[in-house]
Amino acid sequence: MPATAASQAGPRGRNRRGQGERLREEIIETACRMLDELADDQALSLRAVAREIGIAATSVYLHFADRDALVLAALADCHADLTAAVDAAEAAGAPDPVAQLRGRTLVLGRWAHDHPGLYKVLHESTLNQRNAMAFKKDFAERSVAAVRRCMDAGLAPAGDPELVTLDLRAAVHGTVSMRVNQPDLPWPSLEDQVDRFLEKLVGVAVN
Amino acid sequence: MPATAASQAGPRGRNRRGQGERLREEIIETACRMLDELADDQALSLRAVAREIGIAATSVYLHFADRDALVLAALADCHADLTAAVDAAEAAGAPDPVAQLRGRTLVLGRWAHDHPGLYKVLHESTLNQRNAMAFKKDFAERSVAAVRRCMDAGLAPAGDPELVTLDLRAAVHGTVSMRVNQPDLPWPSLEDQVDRFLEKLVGVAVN
DNA sequence: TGTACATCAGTGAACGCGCGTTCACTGATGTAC
DNA sequence: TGTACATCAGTGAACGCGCGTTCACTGATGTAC
Repeated sequence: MPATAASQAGPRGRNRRGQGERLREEIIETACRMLDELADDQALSLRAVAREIGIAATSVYLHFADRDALVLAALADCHADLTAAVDAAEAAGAPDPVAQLRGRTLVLGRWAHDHPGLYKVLHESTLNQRNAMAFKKDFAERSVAAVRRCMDAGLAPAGDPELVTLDLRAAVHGTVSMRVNQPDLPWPSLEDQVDRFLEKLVGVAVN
Repeated sequence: MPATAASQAGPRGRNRRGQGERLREEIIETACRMLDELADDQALSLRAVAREIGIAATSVYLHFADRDALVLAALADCHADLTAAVDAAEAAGAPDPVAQLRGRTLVLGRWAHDHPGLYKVLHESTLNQRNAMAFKKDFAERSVAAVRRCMDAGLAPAGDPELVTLDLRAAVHGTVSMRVNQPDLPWPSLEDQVDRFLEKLVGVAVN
């Protein structure tokens, strides 16, 4: 095997000069994966992340001021991933505003189903109380915009888009949260339930 | 002060013979209070509970097999408290089935508002995944019964009570969860929102 | 082309801490005789 | 009525562990001259 160790997947060599940021990405990626498994931000230890990657615990400090900074960076990264998925689904529904809103909502549910631990940490960890998580604001605003578009197109009864969106978000978050927290109960179809919420809370016709 | 130390609120003497169960109650009570503040079951340490009460950490083992048993017992206790409050509110609404359902639902929201940490631990802690929390089942069944009564009385459109209740519970849990997890956001009235859910999801007339 | 030097990417030992749990114990109180 | 004894309620020292963080360091790689 003449290839250098650094170019292989193996036991990891140090990054080339100028490539120090790669470790940062690897740390965030690993932290996200572990957070998804743990479903609890407090349970994630900096040392466990380092161990998983195969670096010294102290190397984490090359890129993050402390444990909290690492966890927050990981969550911002995950949230960006979720946002991208939801935006893509919304775009796929164009130009029908109802299809766009439905796409957003269903993909959110699907993402939570695929990443239950991350959903929990993003929305239910005690970090929420301690830290603003400002990156969430965008998301909420885009949901309001999606509802407003349905109203503007005459596909939903006129009303306060903020209030209607809050009701829809609450309902969807609620069912997702229940499913994530008690995965062993026999839940009926999420898709059908989301459609009921869209019809009853927003007032759009889904089919 | 001629009164004996044991009879005062002071630095606590040992319980009389046959009164050993009092310490058990005190441990559970303290654990509940601390869980409400911590809003996270993993963050509660057996040693911290003992310290708070003023007993040796080992004394906890007189009543609980291990830390998990203590936490579970505390949560069962809290849940009983919640159930009692909700049942009382339901009883107060009799004989009007809509008032009963509305009473149940609003008091659940109010309890969560008063004990946000406990609500989180009961519904969102990772204990949910690891442990059945069988005592919750009753609660869900009584909610279904309350919805069914509205349907039977002709006050709500006929439908599948299980499904309708699931939608209502999801919506209410969702908004309560959002409020508990992000207490600093400017939330509109919970009461109005619950009434919208009752009208739109169950189909009852609230006023 | 050679070489001293700065920089970069990362390490390893050590710190003090709080934790869950175990063990052998203490001392007051009630009970059998 | 006295006394030995069992039981009850609770203690204190000790264990090994994993944690976050600090510190002084190492050694490869690029760069200025």
